[in-house]
Amino acid sequence: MARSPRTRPTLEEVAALAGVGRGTASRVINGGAKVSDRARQAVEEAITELGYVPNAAARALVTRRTDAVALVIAESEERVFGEPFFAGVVRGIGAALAAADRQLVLILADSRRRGSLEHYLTRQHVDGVLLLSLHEDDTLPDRIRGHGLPVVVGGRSRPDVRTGFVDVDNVQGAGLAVAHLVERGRQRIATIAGPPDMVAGSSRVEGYVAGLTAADRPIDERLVVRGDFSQESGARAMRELLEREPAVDGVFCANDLMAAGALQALREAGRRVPEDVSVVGFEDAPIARSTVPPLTTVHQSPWAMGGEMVALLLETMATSDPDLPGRMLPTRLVVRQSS
Amino acid sequence: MARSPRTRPTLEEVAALAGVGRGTASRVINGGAKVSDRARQAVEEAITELGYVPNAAARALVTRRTDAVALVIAESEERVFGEPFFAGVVRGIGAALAAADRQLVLILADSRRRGSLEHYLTRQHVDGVLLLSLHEDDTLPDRIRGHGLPVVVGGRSRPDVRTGFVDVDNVQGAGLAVAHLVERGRQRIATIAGPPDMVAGSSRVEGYVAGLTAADRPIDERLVVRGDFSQESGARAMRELLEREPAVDGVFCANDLMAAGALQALREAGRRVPEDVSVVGFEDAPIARSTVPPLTTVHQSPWAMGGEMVALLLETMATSDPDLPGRMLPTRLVVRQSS
DNA sequence: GTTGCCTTTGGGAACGCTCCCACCTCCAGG
DNA sequence: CCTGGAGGTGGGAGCGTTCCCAAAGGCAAC
Repeated sequence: MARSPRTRPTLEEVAALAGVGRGTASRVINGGAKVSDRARQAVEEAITELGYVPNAAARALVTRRTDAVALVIAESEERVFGEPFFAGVVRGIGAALAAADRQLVLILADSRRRGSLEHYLTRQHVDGVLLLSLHEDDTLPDRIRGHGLPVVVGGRSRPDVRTGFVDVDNVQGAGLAVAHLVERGRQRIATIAGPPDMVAGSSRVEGYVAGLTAADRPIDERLVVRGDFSQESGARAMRELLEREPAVDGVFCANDLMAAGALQALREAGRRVPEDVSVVGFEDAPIARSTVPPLTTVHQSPWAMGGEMVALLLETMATSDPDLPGRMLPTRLVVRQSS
Repeated sequence: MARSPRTRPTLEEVAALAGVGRGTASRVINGGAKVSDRARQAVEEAITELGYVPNAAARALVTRRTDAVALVIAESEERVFGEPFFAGVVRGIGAALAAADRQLVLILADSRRRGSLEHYLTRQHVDGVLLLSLHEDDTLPDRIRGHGLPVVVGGRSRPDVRTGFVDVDNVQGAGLAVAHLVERGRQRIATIAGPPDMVAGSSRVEGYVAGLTAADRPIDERLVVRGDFSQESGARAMRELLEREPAVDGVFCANDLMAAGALQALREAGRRVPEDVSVVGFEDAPIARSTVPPLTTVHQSPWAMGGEMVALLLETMATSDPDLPGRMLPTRLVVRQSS
């Protein structure tokens, strides 16, 4: 089986062993149309006999496709790796790409070497680009598209982007959370929001507002406090909220980490959860299971997001329309004991 | 700058524009030896003028090198991504590979599709393989080497592996921790160990034993308890330890998560840290800064590990000796308030 | 002025594959 | 019996590089 690693067998050798022409052998490996059963079988036997593996370079040279997709992760985001959400997205991408028989070229984009990045991102090397990044100025997607390469962005940099992205439906998710708090009979529903320059920050507030409006509740500016998605900032925001409005009895937090901080601050303030105050998070991160009490939260699936990014990219590549509309991933509420 | 994405310029076109032959243009781009300044300059101008990017496939076809390296992560390890240590290793690998102008092909090895994995891991696709995995049976490295591909494993599957790996020097690190506890005047030094089937489990016990022996302390079997690297198991082990030997006053934990569990159990048992008991962890994970009190721990650098893996792989590729000796990464003690 | 070496150059060949066209065979229909 | 189309096949051309060899040019030594 493991033949001399000297030089790998070529298609020509396979064809010779099978007693057919090179063209026929190629047909068996690819399309497979118009080949007699006898020839097909002979070629297949020769392939296993020789342990033949097609040479990707030769194939790419003639087809002008590499069957490789780049995943670019803005390195400035130290977090990206190590954060369960992004880890999940990467795994989803990996699985979807493997299923489509595509290679995943990982690029940890050092902000310093932006130049060589754009140099690399051409048809010469990959068939498409997946981009993972939270904010960033990011004219990058458009610059890459300028080279004629399809791009799909995971998460949006700005809410007005309409094409070539996959994002969680933050507005819908936040609405779910607020509706749940209303249903629990909460009267003074606050939110601990994220940074306004991130879509996950702004649009979850938007969903909070929409949710309250839908329930015919007034919007009280004093009940909206900003954090930076860290646990510490969540605790700080909660303390601020208690000070501004002691009667607060429901809190929607823009992510689970801030919710964990809020729970901590509430405990320290002597409020019982969920008896006195209901808390809902967003993300359904692993931590949501281990807070005290376990956190009710809006579930989003990173794995699905990765898969959807790949699906959209493959579609863009197939239609050669660089501007397919973006996709919103639905969320659902996971009710635990904090509400 | 962004020319018609119709077809990218070829070397031939660059040469024509520069008014030289294809050979000369190629020489400018690569080795650069024996080219007149005039020709070099003309070619370089033509390259920027045309926005020329060499076609990797054509190059790979003739040189028989792909300049790509595969990073294989055994998917069975759900943890791998999302764990800060591995995230760091991946980032280190990414940086080192980028510096060496190599592409990183990420393979999340689904255990189901092992077959297609081996099919892919040949000279046809990559020049070398980086393998990240904790235990696993793993005859895989040797099978890949059988195809004539250099392999470097991060962490060892078994302690008797001598070549082609990069690992943290667990024995040395554990020794550091124990020496520190001895120095603090601790008399009854226990350890919470990891699973014996993982090198990080067994060799850290080995270092613990060596450390005690070096300090002329006896080994007491009752002071060795096993956990599974989880926080919960650390707490359990600590309770067990307190029961077996209430006089215990020093604990070396095989990782920080278990140390965090131990701290928690000690607090619940009313022991003060570090007054009554000193606790030392291993890893210097982010959590080590946020435990109460902050954890003294053995620092290991995932980033360096990734870099060293790449360095060893590149060396292996250069010498074509498939069996370069493995490398141990030194650790150092970070003293915080738990000891 | 001739010879010979060194530097620099151009371009043919080859890498391993897919695409495509010409061709061969067979069989149904006239 | 001839014709035409469908099914199946072989192999030439070409993808964009690098490698290498032959040759051109320049200059110093004879």
